[in-house]
Amino acid sequence: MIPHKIKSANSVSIKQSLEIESIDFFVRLMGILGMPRSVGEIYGLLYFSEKPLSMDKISSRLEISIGSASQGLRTLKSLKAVRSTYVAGDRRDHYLAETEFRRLFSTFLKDEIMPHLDSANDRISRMEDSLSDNEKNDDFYLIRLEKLKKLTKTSRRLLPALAGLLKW
Amino acid sequence: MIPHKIKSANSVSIKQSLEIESIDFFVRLMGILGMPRSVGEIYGLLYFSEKPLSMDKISSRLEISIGSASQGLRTLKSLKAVRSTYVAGDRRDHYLAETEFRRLFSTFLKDEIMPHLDSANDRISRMEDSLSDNEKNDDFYLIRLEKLKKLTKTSRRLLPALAGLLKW
DNA sequence: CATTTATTTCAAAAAAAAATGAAAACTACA
DNA sequence: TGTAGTTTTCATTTTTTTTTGAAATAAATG
Repeated sequence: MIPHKIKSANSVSIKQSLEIESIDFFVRLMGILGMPRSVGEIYGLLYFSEKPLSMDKISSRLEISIGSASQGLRTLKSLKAVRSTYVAGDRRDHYLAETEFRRLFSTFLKDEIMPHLDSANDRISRMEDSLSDNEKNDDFYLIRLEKLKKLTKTSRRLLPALAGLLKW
Repeated sequence: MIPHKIKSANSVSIKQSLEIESIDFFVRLMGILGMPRSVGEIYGLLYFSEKPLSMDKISSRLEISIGSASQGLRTLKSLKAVRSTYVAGDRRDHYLAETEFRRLFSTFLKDEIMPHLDSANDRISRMEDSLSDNEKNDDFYLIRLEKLKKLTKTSRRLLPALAGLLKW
């Protein structure tokens, strides 16, 4: 009889290699978006998991603390990147990856980018207020202010459109 | 006679308030792009400066070390966000902000984002290789892989187009 | 070519961000 | 209501990133 240990190690190792690549993938992707490592790890693990996973499964599988798992899941929930689901006979919450990148990206824009664009506009207004009379007649300052306005205006228009173009 | 000090303080304070808002603006904008504070400060200072500034002027004005100024200018140069210019009778390099955001953004994409997309593709290939025979017939895995491919493909197409849409 | 001035480099310090883990706060259910 | 299981919170620790500043390098000047 084949010892249980070896059998298990085998089937796990194939699975793990997909899992590891997935985690790696999302750690980097989330990194570009300024998210901490743990957030990418959790999403990467869930992305290729057919079954919903509980928090303590996530934390033990990734070898991260339950504190990190809890924080990371909160971030992912607020991005609508994971949702929790009911599992019969288990009191714990179980999590699934949301895989519609269009929606994830648009939540990200709304929560993380748009507020910056709003306050950028306030700052531009203050710049206009603080122009001295001399500067008000100086093309150098006027042109530069105009560029900033165009930049924020265009960003505000373009970024949401971008999300719409993501299929799936 | 009006004391020199007061006159000077006055004219400086108007100027400073524009400068401060500009620095604030770009510190945050660069922050979104993952750039350190000092890089935003330097660009923000140069953005509203009619005259090119030397490195030690930058470092003293911003109260940052010459090391930071040197590093920050290097980063900005590599992003083509500043260029140095000749000033007659002064041995030092003098720097000017490049204000075509379209070009800045496209350099940023090329240097900071595209390499990630390249390695993302490698990682997806490895994921395909690591699918077990079972998984190869399992729609769950195939669909999720397909989504990742679409995501990277679309990003690769869309991001450069985005840069093109930025006027100025 | 020696000296002065300007810039870069990089080890160490400081600051900022993220992870940990234990205590507190929930929650289901007996 | 009490208890055991689960999750959140948050002060502390760890890790990572950024800044500093002094030494090394480079470049101009006389």
